[in-house]
Parts: sequence; C-alpha cells; structure tokens
Amino acid sequence: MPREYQFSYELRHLVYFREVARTLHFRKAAEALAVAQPALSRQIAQLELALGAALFTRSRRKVELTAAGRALAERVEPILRGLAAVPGELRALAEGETGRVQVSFTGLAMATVLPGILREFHRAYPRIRLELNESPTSTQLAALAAGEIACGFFHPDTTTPGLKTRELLREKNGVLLPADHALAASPSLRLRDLAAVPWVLFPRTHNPGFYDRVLAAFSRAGVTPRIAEEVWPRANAVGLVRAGLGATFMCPSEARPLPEGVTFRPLEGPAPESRLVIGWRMAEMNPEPALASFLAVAAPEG
Amino acid sequence: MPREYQFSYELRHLVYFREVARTLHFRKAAEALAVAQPALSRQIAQLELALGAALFTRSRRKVELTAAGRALAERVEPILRGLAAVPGELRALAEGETGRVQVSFTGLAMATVLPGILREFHRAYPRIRLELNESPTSTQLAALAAGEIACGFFHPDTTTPGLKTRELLREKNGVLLPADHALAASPSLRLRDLAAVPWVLFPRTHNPGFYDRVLAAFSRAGVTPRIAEEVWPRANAVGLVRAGLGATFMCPSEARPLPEGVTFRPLEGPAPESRLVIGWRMAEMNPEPALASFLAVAAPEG
DNA sequence: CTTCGGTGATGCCTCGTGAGTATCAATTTT
DNA sequence: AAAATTGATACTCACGAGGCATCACCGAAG
Repeated sequence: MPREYQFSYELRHLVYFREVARTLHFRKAAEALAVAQPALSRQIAQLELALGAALFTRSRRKVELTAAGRALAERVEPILRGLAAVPGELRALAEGETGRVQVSFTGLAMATVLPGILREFHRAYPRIRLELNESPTSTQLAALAAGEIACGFFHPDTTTPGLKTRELLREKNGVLLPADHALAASPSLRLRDLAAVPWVLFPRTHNPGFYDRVLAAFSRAGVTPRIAEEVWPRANAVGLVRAGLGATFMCPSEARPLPEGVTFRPLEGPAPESRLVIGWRMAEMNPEPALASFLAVAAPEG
Repeated sequence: MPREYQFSYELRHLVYFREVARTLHFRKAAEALAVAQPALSRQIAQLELALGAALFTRSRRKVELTAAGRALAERVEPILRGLAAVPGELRALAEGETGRVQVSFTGLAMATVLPGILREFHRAYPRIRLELNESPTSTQLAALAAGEIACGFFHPDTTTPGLKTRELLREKNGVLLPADHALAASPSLRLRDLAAVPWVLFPRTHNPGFYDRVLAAFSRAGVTPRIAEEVWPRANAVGLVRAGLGATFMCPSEARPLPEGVTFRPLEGPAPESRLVIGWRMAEMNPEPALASFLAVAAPEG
C-alpha cells in the first residue's frame, strides 16, 4: 500500500512563516525574503490551511501571532537552524574532515607503531574521533568481515581475502626471560637451549596460524615446549614473565624500552617471525571518508 | 538587504530520501511514496546536488548509503517525526484542548472558590497546564495589563478598565479573634466594640481601595484602629491571630472550616465588604484558546 | 469630513519544475 | 544468449509559485 506523502506544506512555508513571525509585517518580510508580498500572503494562507489553525491575526493595521502561531514559531526555529547546519556537516563528513573511525589493534601495535600514528593523526584531523579497541587478530578479521570496524592493526596469518593490507613491522622474535633466569646470562639463545623453559603464550584461537608456526619451529628444533599459561591482553604476559612463571616470545621493537625485572635475548637460527599489518576492507562500496583520512596517515601511499 | 531563501531543497526531498534510505530500492520507495521511479531518482539527485555530497552509491544492482547518507538519515528521521506531530499539536492548541494558562489568585480565592474550580477544570481539560501564582490584587492588575497572566482572581477596587470581570463572591466581613480573647464571648460584634484591639491587616499597596474603605469604616464608627502587623500572604494572618497578636477581618466563607485556636464573629452594622472576581483582558486580539476553556469552567456564560 | 498613505488580500498571467510515459544502459539470472 | 531487473535519461504536460495590477480596509492628517 502506498505510504502517502505526509506533508502538505514545504520548508519554504516554514521559512516564510518564520520571517513573518519575526517582523510581524508582510511587506517587510516579503522584502527580506526577496519575494513579492502577494506570494508571501498566499504561502502563509496555505500553511494555515495545511495546519488547520490560524497563525496570525491580520487586522489591517497590525499583524500578531495567535496562540498556535506562537507555538509553531517555537518549534520551527530550532528545526530550521538544525537543517541549515546539515549541508556543511555533510560536506565536512564527505571530505573526511569529520566523522569517526573504529580501529582495532593488538598489543604489539600499541607497543610499537600506534602511538606515533595516533599523535600524527590527531594533529592532522582533530575533528575525527577514533574508537580504539584492543582485540586479537582473529576477532579483528571477523569484525572487518562483518563491517564492525573500519580497519585493524593485526598479525596476518596466511592470506586475508577481501582485505587490503600494508606491512608496518616484520621482525624475528626473541625471548623474554625473568631477569634472574639462568639462561639470561647468554647474550643470545637458540630454540633447543630452551627445552626446559615453561612458556607464556596467547590463546591459540587468537591467531591459530602464528601459534602453530611457533609450535612447528619448536618441533623442527626437536623440542616439545611446555605451555605454562595462555594470557591476553598481551601486556599481561610481561607481568607473568617477571613473576617467574616462564618465558615468552617477543619482537625486539616490543621489548624497547625493556620493563624492569625481565631480560630480552635474540634467537639464533630459525625462530618465529611476527608481522604487523594494517588492514581494511578492499573495494568497499561506501568507505567512510574519515577512514581514508586515517589511512592517509597510517598507511601512506597505500 | 534581502535575506536569501536559504534552502535549495524542500521537505519533499527529505521524505523521498528517507524512504529510499529505508528500502535501499528506488522502485519500491517510489511505489511506497506513490510517485513514479524517475521522479524519485531526480529528486534524490537534486538533494545530492543541494547538499554537495553523494548520498547513495548506485551500482545498477545495489543501492547503498554513503557515509554522508548515513549521517543525513540519522538527522532527518527525528526532524520529520517532529514535523509530522506539529499539525495535531497546533490544532489541539487552537481548539483549547491543550496549552497553558497563567492564573493568579489571592488567599481568599484559594480559601473559597478556587479548589472546586481547579478540580472541575482538570477533569474537563486534563491536557491544559495551569500556572498558579498567589499575588495581591494590585500586582494582578499590573500583570494583566502587561499580559503576564491570562486571568486573575482578585478583589476589585473601583473599576477595572480594559478588563472583563465576573463576580464570584461578595460578603460582609466578620472578625477573626484569638479563641481566648475576651470579646470572643459575644455572639456578634460592632466595630466600636473593637477600639482596643490591635489589627492584623495586609500591606496597603496590595489593595489600596479596600484598605482605605476599611479605615473609613472605622472612622465612621468613631474608632482609630491600631495596626499591629501587615502580613502577606493571607494565610499567615490566621497564624498571627492565633498567636494573640491581634484580630483580622475575614469573610464568613473564608472562615469555614474554622482553624484551631481562633474564633470568628460576624459584624453588626456597617462593615467592610469583600468582593472576589475573576478578571481577564477584554477584547484581546489573540486570546489563548486554553484561556477560553478555563473561563468556560471558572466564569460560565461569561 | 475628506483625502491620503499604508497594509494585506485577490485576480490574472507567466514560467519554472515536478511528475508521468517511454526508453535506454547495465547487470544479473535462467 | 535471452530475459528480467534496475536506475538514469528524454520528452511532454500540468500544477502552482511568483510577479503585477488592483482592491478593500483602516488610520492619520488636513
């Protein structure tokens, strides 16, 4: 069934009415609106007919608002002001000067590239609000596919279908040990030296590909690792290592500056490699222009 | 200088846009709006031109909102809903079914006729809000002249130019005495019996005419009264009398029910007479219809 | 009392533009 | 490959907003 066009008046009527209500004078209002007085009179009459209530009393010498007119004037004013602001707001939004961008990130991102990006971005686009959210790679990939976030800083496993990515960091992992650990004396370590060490890792579901590659590296080195804890978010792993519960893998960049009570040692030979990328939906039909602004800072010439 | 007509689009555009944003389908939206599809396409294109931002992406097979379109949809929805409600509200207001009425009253009115009027009025017009305010006669007359109140219950002095009034009460005053006062023994009193009694009156400025008529009545009885206190609002006078500070004039109606600790005695012979009227501006050009509703209850067939 | 100036409403005409019909172009479905 | 679906375009028509001239009414000034 047809949804009837529900307004028998137009914005024009409201603008005309506002001017007459301001001036209480048809001729002056008509002049201010750059129309002839008869046209104005007729539009007001139409509006009164459409609303079913008289808005003015016209005794030839004086125009006054009726009760209904006063009420309408109060309602119309904020509506017209609001609508007048719309085009500018939309244009700013379309040009990526304003808006919001949902960004997810992993602990590694926050420990390395993200702070600098955020500082630069807020300087360049102070009117865009970021909604930042730490979450693991697997969650980010699902959120990107579902359109819940605009972009994410994560650790790509294999390929990322439908996503465009740009690599921000690629480093061979080292090992983070308690400072008083026996192995902390060696300047560098190999995986097979670490057979007896309990490990603090992240839950496998958070990035199964990387997790499995870590286990495969152990396997190639002839070692079966003992997993002591699986912890998230990432920052907590450092606390557990400091507490002596085990060791964990870490990128050199992430270990700078080195927290108290722990020691970082590079790995010789084969070792897991961490990649940090920024990813966003490729070929999105209606990208938030604000996202383009963010990518211009976070993934330039991408 | 002419104030340019500031909108290059109309409500029609917004209604059309809302429907397309809902359905994301030009043909279905056109059908719902009871217009042909090409007309709808052109209106949307005009709106996009006017706003300076694309609102939809039309790849032949799928229509989607752009970022600007999403933002506009959020803004437009409440505006259209608000405007759709306006005609009904204005009609109700014009028909006196809704609105507000500023009413002032004196203590005598509240002690006699007003509670019944309010009860009946709220039953008949539950959607009209009254703004009630106790104030003395002189203040009410000024407020009526200034248009600050719609009507008042007051005590007319002489004539009330420009006002229409209707008498609600006219009574010869009696005297309110402390219950333990010597004169309380007599069933009725004359003014000259009361020569020694200190009086609790109201400030003369609040109703000079009545005040002077009281003094004139004393003078005719050969008595020069002693004014102990001038107090307002009226209800406080009863407390002062009970406290033994003096006597006061009071209408019989006002003395029912009689408060604790005081005694009411009628006056024989000449005595001040109180009149209570309801008054409102005569020949007002734009009366609040809600006032007419109130008068229909408070001053019927007036 | 008459005249004049100012005001909003009315009649008539013109022209812009919104809407309908037919059709096209592009893409998906069969 | 053909058919169906969908939004845009071309063309025409008709409604109505706006302009001009004028009226009707009222107050002020003489």
